[in-house]
Amino acid sequence: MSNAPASPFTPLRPVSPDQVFVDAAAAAAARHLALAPAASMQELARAVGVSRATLFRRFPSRAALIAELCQSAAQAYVRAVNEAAPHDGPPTQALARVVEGLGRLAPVVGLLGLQTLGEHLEASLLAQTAQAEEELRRLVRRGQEGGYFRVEVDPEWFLAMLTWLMVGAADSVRLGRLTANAAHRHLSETLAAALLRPDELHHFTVRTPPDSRRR
Amino acid sequence: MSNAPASPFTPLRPVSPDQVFVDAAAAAAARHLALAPAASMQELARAVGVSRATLFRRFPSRAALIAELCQSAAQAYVRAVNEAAPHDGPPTQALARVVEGLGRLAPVVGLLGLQTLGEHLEASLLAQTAQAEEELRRLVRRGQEGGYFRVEVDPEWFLAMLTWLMVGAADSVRLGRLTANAAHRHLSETLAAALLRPDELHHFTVRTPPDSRRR
DNA sequence: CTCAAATGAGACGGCCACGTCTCACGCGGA
DNA sequence: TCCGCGTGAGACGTGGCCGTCTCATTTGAG
Repeated sequence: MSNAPASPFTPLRPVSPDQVFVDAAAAAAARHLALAPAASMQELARAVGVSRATLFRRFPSRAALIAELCQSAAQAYVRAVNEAAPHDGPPTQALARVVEGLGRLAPVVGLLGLQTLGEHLEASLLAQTAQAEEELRRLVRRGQEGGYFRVEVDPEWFLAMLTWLMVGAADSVRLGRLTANAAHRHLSETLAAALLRPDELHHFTVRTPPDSRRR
Repeated sequence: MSNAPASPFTPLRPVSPDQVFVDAAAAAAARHLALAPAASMQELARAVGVSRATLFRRFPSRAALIAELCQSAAQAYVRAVNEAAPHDGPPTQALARVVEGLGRLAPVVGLLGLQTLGEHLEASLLAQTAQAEEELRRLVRRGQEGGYFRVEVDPEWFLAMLTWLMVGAADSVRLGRLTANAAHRHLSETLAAALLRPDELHHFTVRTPPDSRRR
């Protein structure tokens, strides 16, 4: 099983599917399942480029397949949040790191979050994602108490924005309505505009890809 | 088949399901289908409070059921956009009307948009939704050219935000993480913050429900 | 009360996907 | 060359859901 079949250099450097899923097969299945949530094993097999029998050899059952993909996605989410270290440093920069990290994840995980998901996670991993979410809520409160973030934004709403705008960004890219770079930039700027107090906006910077500067 | 089983006065006055769906049965089916996209007819029937046979008498087939719900949701969407008259008056106020109207729709339509949807719409209705989207894009461009909206926001991204934040708002309410009022207010303010130039923000007002004033 | 229409309960056939199994083929190493 | 391993193709049983049908019961209007 080869590595990423074609991974040209993308200026935005989204995480490659292989950094999220253990397998090229898992990655392909996830990609197809994201845009066809009710796909049959037959269909998934074709998407992976393998026969149905081999797909069953790799994943004992359809439920196992879904479960593994959800596991991988959740692990990647937790890892991204932890690596962003939302509790460290100035809230504005911490926010930028979080958005950057999760934004890179969006194209890969994206619509997968729409699967039932929660039901398929081990308890331990579920606890880890809950803890990651709690860390993000704490970041919001920390920024508010420090006077950086708008106090009227409920941390819960921040989580909702983060989740669904990631989905929206991934979906826009999939439909060809936005480029990956544009989607990522818009995601970042929208979250910044929603959360930051207006006078803090100019302190918010993300690593913007070189080819898509403002306008 | 009674009317809305219990429709207490809600301060936010979201549109009642009966303003969107032709039936109480359709409304109940839509509600259940939104959070269980793969629900069986048996399950749907229980959600509607009717036997499976009766459900089949009301909807000739499962596909017909899905199609009707999508039709209704799309019609409500088109109607809401038209009533908001995005082409009239100052862009900032037009935006407020759009967000207000669609925000009221979110709890009802909400997750239904996640269904395959597009495949189940008649061509004429599909054209109407496309036209509604085009009107919204025009509103964005109009606001940008008039100096009200931030020029770096792609109209396409505005549509994505609108769609997915509506879904996120509906989902947050469903999970009990936000009240309907809070979700609606956050939706409005996030879209305003994302789209309006900072110096225009104070001109943006939505009809805020009386019980949830700022903080 | 009477009767017609609607409903619930359940059976039935058909279909499709799942999951298991067998077998033939190809490929690589000894 | 021979052998072992993985794969593809396909058959097969099973189960669930769909859609249709029948029939007993209920509901509501006159």
